[in-house]
Amino acid sequence: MTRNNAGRPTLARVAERAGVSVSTASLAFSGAGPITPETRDRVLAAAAELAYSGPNPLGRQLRSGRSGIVGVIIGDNPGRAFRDPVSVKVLDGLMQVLGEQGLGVLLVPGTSRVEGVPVDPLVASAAMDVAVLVWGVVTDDPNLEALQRRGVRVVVGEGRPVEGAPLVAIEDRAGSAEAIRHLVALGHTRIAEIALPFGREERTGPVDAQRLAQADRTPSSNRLAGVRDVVEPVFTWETPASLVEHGRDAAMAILGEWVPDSERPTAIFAQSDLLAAGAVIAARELGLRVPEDVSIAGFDGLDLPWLSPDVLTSVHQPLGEKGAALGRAVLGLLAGDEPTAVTLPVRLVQGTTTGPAPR
Amino acid sequence: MTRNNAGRPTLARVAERAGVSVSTASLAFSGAGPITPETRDRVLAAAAELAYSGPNPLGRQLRSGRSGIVGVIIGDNPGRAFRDPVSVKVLDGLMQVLGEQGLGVLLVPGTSRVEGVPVDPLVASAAMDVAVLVWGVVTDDPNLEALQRRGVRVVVGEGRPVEGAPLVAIEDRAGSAEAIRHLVALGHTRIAEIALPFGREERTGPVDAQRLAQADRTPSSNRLAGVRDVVEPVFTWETPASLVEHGRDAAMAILGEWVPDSERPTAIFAQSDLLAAGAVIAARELGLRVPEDVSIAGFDGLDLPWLSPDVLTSVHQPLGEKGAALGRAVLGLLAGDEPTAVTLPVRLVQGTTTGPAPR
DNA sequence: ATGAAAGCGCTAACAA
DNA sequence: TTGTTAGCGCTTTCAT
Repeated sequence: MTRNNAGRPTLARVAERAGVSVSTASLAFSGAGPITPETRDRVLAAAAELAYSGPNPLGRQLRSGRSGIVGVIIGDNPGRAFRDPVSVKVLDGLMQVLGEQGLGVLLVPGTSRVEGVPVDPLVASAAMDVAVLVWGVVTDDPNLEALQRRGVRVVVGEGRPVEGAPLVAIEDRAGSAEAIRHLVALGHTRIAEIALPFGREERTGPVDAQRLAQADRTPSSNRLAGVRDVVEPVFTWETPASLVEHGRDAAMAILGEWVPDSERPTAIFAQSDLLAAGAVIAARELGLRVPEDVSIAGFDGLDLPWLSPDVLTSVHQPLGEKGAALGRAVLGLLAGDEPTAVTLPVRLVQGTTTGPAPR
Repeated sequence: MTRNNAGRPTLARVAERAGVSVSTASLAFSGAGPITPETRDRVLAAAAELAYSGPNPLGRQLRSGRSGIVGVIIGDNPGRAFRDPVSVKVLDGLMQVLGEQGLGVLLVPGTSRVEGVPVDPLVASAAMDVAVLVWGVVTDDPNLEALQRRGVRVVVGEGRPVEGAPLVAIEDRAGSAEAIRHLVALGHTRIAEIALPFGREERTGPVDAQRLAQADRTPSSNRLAGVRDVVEPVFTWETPASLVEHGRDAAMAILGEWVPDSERPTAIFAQSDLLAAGAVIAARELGLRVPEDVSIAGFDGLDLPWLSPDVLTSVHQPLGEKGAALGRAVLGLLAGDEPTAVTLPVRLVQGTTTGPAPR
């Protein structure tokens, strides 16, 4: 285990060489105080001679009490968090805003790989000025608890409100209701639903009233509520993740095996576009025409060129903007502003996958 | 700008309360030395009373000279890096290995957003013990230079070798050659090629001999070479990124506009599966049957369920393992091992998208 | 505009 | 096994 900084020059050495005090040398680099251009040049020259590439971040961090690092707690397993374009776009918007301020993004797995330890060690002990819980907060969230215990301030994306933490949400419920109203207006009465994961545990299958009450994650619970603001769906299927294959499985169940033919839904509302895309694929495989035989609507507004020639009818949400809003919330927290909650608007965009109910 | 740690207890306070010295208290937490279970408990109890949640990482880092952070330099723009399942799987494998050792992954944009500044500020000044250049190194790589100037050790994934840096590569060239041999064995003689980006700049279009010589990034240049180990392709199209839409555009050019009908290729080898998938989609749109009219092979071995019922013939590379190997290289560097180069094997897996040449 | 001094919170030699 | 001592490299009052 070699020491990382072995033999590298320090600010003190540079100052000595330049014939100034360390504090002056510090100013030459930070620019945070008055200094003659001339002395600054002398310091910089000395630095160049010693191949000193600027103040060691570790020293700076300890002294200033800030690490310049924002921990991003990504849900479930990291691989999956990235496979989902939705996460990716949010992360992108977030990095954009934070990057402009020189803040770095530390990726932190949301779940512990080790049995018996509730959170990833990074949650408990990595240096970070703020943590962003991108995929919300569940009841008794162990990550939230660990962070709060450490005194790390948090920003919540799409989740239940947390005392003192900024929240960035979207019009989940209203958007879902709008999608359903669109289907109803097209004459659909038997509408099925494919839902995002209800909570931390991964479960697949049909949802009954009892299970419905257990929906804990806000995206799914809000969207479930939005649907019910308009109609009572004939069937709800819970998926373990927002992935095409799960949407396909769900639609296979809905259109094929599970629901009696006479009651077969004429429309499916999926809580994400990836799930909806899987549903479109399932419909195709079953020889059903979309939208003539079955209408399918999604949520997110992703661009899915490979679904061509179909274009999903979908509730578009401003994903990049959501990430940017999270980033601004982080900056606000760092600047000492009062935490606020923002709710971003969504809008239904009709594609080719929804049409009049058959017959 | 509130100080991050305002008012939080320190190890000294805990030690005082427990009636021991700071160093003893330190041992109670780190376990890096002999201590009576009894004293440890006393320290831990004192910590609990003061709501002290463990040593401040900043102090620990400065003292030990290690930040526990691994910078991952992701190519081009972050959004794109994540959109590509290839990056994602590598990153996943990397995080897996590093996570087990308690090391955090700091995402660092590979290109500067600010004009005139060659690298992202994080490259120049964020705390990191090692940096991983996941997507290789180009000639005169500004990131590499900045990191080396700082004395940050680097690990290179798929790129030209760097003095003193471990390298993780795959059998790019041999794998490509194998794919081409497969096509040749099927009777194909007119084979076109869709290539990954040649360098930092993003260019789209046909490739001539002069441009061919400029291929700078190892994945594309190695794969170009592998193809030429077997045949001279009739046509090569360069894409700006490994995305489905670019593969589609390329194949549209190859199968439609650009190449005279008489010379239309009967097979396309794409340097990535995403590009190949785009090519399949283009072929479908053009009314060409795959593989009866045109065979298409890719590289990576991704699972692309939405391409169903087609399954890509592809050169499978161990993506997760590549990430894991990068992670192990990082650990080796931190442990002071001699840097080594590893080359991971690939293997051609036949799907449904390649078949005998037409006629 | 510059310098002196103090100390951020911690760990690692070393001594006891 | 525990305590003493000495910084890690830097920034920030506060004098000058």
